[in-house]
Amino acid sequence: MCASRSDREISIGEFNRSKILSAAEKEFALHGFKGARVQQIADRAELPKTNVLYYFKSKESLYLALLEDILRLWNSRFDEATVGDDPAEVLAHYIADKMEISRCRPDASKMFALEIINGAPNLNEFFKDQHASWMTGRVKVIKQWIEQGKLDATDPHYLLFNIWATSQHYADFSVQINELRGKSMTQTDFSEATNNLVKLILTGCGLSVPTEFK
Amino acid sequence: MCASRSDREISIGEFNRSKILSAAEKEFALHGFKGARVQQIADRAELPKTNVLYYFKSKESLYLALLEDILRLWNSRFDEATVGDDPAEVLAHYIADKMEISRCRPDASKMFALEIINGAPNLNEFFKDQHASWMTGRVKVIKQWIEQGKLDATDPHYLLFNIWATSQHYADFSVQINELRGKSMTQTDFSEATNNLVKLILTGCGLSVPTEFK
DNA sequence: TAAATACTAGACCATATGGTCAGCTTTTAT
DNA sequence: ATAAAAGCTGACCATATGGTCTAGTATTTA
Repeated sequence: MCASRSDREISIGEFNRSKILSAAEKEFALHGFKGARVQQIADRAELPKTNVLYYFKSKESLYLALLEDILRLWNSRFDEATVGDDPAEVLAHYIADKMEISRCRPDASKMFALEIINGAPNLNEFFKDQHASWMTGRVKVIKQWIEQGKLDATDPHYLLFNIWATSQHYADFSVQINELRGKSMTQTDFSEATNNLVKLILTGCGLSVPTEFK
Repeated sequence: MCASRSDREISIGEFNRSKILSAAEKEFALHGFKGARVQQIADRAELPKTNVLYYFKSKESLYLALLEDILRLWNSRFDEATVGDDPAEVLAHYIADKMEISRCRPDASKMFALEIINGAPNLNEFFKDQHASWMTGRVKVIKQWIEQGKLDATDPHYLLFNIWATSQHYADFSVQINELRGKSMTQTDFSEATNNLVKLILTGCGLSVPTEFK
């Protein structure tokens, strides 16, 4: 049936660790840290509970390992963009990247959402500082674009919040979306939704949509 | 200090019930159904745990009572809009209504978000059907607006998802937003964010922004 | 003002939960 | 081949949790 370890490729440890991580991501995405049960993570990974605690000291350390992994997902091309770049290109790709994460890693997105709704008790100061300085840098670039008349005047914070909100919505609220559409989102649907979103955000900023998103 | 019962106005029962509901909303918004603890709800309501279970049969019935309450929040003027109405007016007010809920009832919004992320296990078929038929009706109106050339061609589903996503984000992700802005959102900030959002969505649909949102 | 009802709360209970431990088996390196 | 390292897991434990029961105290109603 599903995942199997083709001998000698990776160690048993690595194989089990990844089974556990993936099962845990699912459970934490469904129930949050407090609500998730080690036993259910074990069941999903098809391992005895003791085995889970053998690989990860505690429920908390498992959660933190996942969270760290997830935070790395957020790196994108936008991080290095400068005034010289074309805002339409940069923002369109940023939106597309975010949508791709919602499509491929919905549970990661949900886990992060739960962590934030929870009050972000496990995001350490290092991450917060890093995130805040990323924000400052990106806000600066967007402001420069505005000064150069490349972009309509708008609050860069709200612009970024809107991008995050709309793209993550497709992961976090997939249950509602599927219910209301009467069918689940295919890759084609995602691509259509991405173009739709790019058009909305870019038009709303006075930018024209790059042809590859039409 | 805080809430007190000015004698004879309401019964002790009503007073305690509302203290419990409000404490529970906070706890469920933070930790979800499985993660929330009856003892912590009781502590927050400043009542013994037994007292909570006296007013509400079980943790589940307390949760359901709240959820039912929250679903009623979603009623809005948009529900009755028809082709004859001005889409710019209707949508702008709809967005503003949603933002107002995020500002005034952030915990309700978070609880709903958690319920959906959870897979909506407590939303019964009646609600789902009702919600689905609401959607069908609204989609129809939006399509008619498009046919009449009042609105750019766009998928009505995505339009509504985008409105929900962006407005609810201000409640659900308030922790992140406050962290990144370095300060929490005042009523004035909300009003600014609302106008910003109205501009984005309406412009993105080819509508012009009603003066009251400028 | 007495009966009825609503409310309070400590003691208690069965079960669920995260986690430990000790002894076992399998895998890996020499 | 063999010893060391890595992996496995059933039995067990302390604590937390949702919930009950009972014996009372306020409050309301007739």
